[in-house]
Amino acid sequence: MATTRPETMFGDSAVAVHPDDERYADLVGRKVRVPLTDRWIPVITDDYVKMEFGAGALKITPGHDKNDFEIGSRHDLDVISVINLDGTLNESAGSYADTDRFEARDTIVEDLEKEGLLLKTEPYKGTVPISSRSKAIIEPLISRQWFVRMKPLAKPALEAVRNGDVSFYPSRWENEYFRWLENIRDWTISRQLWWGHRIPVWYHLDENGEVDEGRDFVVSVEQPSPNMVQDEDVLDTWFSSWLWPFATLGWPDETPDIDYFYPTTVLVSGYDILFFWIARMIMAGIHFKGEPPFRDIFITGMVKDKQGRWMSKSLGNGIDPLDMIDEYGADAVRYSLTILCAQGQDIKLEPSKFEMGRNFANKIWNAFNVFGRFIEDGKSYERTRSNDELDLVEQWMLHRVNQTIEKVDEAVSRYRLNEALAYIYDVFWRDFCDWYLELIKPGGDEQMSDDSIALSIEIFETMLKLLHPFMPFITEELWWKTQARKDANALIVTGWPSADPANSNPEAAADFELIKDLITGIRTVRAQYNLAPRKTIDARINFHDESAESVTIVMENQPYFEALVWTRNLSAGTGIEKPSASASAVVGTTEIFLPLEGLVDLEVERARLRKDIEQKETFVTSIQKKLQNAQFVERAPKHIVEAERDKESEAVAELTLLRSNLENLGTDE
RNA sequence: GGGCGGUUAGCUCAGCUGGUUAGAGCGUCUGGUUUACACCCAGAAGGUCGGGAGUUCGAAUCUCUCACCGCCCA
Repeated sequence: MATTRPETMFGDSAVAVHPDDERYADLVGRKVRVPLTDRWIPVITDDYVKMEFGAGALKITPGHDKNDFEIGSRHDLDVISVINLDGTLNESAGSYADTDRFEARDTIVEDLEKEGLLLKTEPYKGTVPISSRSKAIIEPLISRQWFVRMKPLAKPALEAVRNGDVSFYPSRWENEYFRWLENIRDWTISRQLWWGHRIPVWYHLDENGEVDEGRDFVVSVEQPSPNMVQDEDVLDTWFSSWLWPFATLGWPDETPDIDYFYPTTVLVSGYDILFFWIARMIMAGIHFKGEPPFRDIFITGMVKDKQGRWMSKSLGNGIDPLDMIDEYGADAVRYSLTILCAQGQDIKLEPSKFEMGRNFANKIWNAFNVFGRFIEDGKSYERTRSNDELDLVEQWMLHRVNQTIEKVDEAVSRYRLNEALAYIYDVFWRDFCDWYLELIKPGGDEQMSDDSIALSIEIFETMLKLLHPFMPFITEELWWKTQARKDANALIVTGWPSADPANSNPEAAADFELIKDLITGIRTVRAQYNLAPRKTIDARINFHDESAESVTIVMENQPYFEALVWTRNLSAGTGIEKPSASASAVVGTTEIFLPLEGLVDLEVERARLRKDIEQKETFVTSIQKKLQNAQFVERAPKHIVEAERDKESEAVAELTLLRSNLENLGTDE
């Protein structure tokens, strides 16, 4: 029979074979002698034994192997301990007693050979548990341990999640939680350490000063009587930690803090301590306080290294957050970690990821300067214009920020912090900086009107509030620069913004989006012809839609075009003819003509149109395929079909326009 | 052995309860000393959403299956 640990042979208390194993059937129930001793042990059957593995017979050593211990329990086998705490063998090992376990291993093999009992030795790869601190080989030993019975604690904790009193975000973690609690084992709370809280259990001593096993122990914090000794072990650290949600608030006393803070709303934690701590806090909370300590559990992802490995001292692959904060800034670190962590997904981190946070922080700071440099110390700026009197870009910006508040609220309520932050980033950079500031900032050494400053402050402050939980430092700093404040009005104690219906203006927003599209169209053409930044151009915009409204919008907002695409003479209308020698861009069903005397390259024009036509054709084809499918029209929801029809007619109109533009260019010949 | 997560643009990743011409940052290419920002601005290129099957009028998204990578439990 094979063994990798001959020295534990003296602890064997049975030989097990598989119940279906014909080879040993006649031996079951009989006894065999443990070599080098005159001890006889039974041959038993157990499903655990693998017939094909080795001899198909397994020595059972309940005193020194976890699996064997369980088999032993099933068969009521003796548990024999043969190793002392100092690693030498004890008296159960007969003549080998007091020998170091590794020395004994060699001697035993030699002795077995002498007696002709050794069949063969061969190299074998196995797992040897090694202490990470001391590097000593760990021996499973039988010892006195204290356990907490877990089933009665687990039951209400399971119920709390099942009935929705406690919820996991993301919800998949509740499965892990259920699986663990359903198969929960009693909790060993004894730890063989020299630091920590001693287990409050006292034993009577006999006349020799040894623990008197015949007398009952006493549970007590103080020594109950002189001739007693306390258990040497200490409590598992989690045994005090699971009390954290209320012990920190003064429990077991009834304190105002407990009253106010217990239970709390959300626990933010990592899945690595789901069982160690989270589940146990719930159990302790229900047991000692009568209700779970929190309603929501937000499980975040964990930071890993670039290759997805845990960061550890031994691997040396850690990234010190303090170094990152020095290099990129605290807010940059926070931004990057938040934006990278989606739905509890782990983050594969490397320092360069913090660049996006740094860039954003830099952008925020500089954005403030655009209007901030006009703010006079101590002066308060009040907006005098009502929402209706604002410029289009201002109305649009108010609308966008307002919309963002709603989106952020919605995302945060589902603990989608990365989404929330992405919305803020987007509105700040793509809308506020790229369009709003570009259009309201004064050129040259012009002044900015107080009213414009007031509105900019208003919008900026709302965004600071939204950003504050994610980037507390830069936002707080800027908060004090936007206006003179009292100490009590720090951003950190300022209320969260709420969406204001008065700021919602979908019509103005749509109008401005039209202008954005037109400007982008003109920019594309300018870029293709490499026009110098300040080179002014003329532009004519031809609308094909029926309403004259669009024409008005463009004409009323000419300055936007002048500022961003350097138009000089801008005209808009319906039925505008294309001037000769002009470049053209088609935006939706709107044509933009840019007379570029001497610059227009017909091949560039054709190429652009062909590309647009090609894209639009694929699109139209895909929609028409859908609409020609009777099943789709019949079974899809009405509004979906309707939307597809709208898209089709619009795309067809655009396509027609693009084609006629291409035709009008003629051919090279 | 059981369970979970991942596989989407060159890279790193979003894309929620099926219906947007599939997005972002970085990188790449073309321009740029427009007095907020080059940690920047404008424009552009780039994806048969790991393979296969199924459900559905419709799948990156739901189901099954295979492959590979990673984690947890035994």
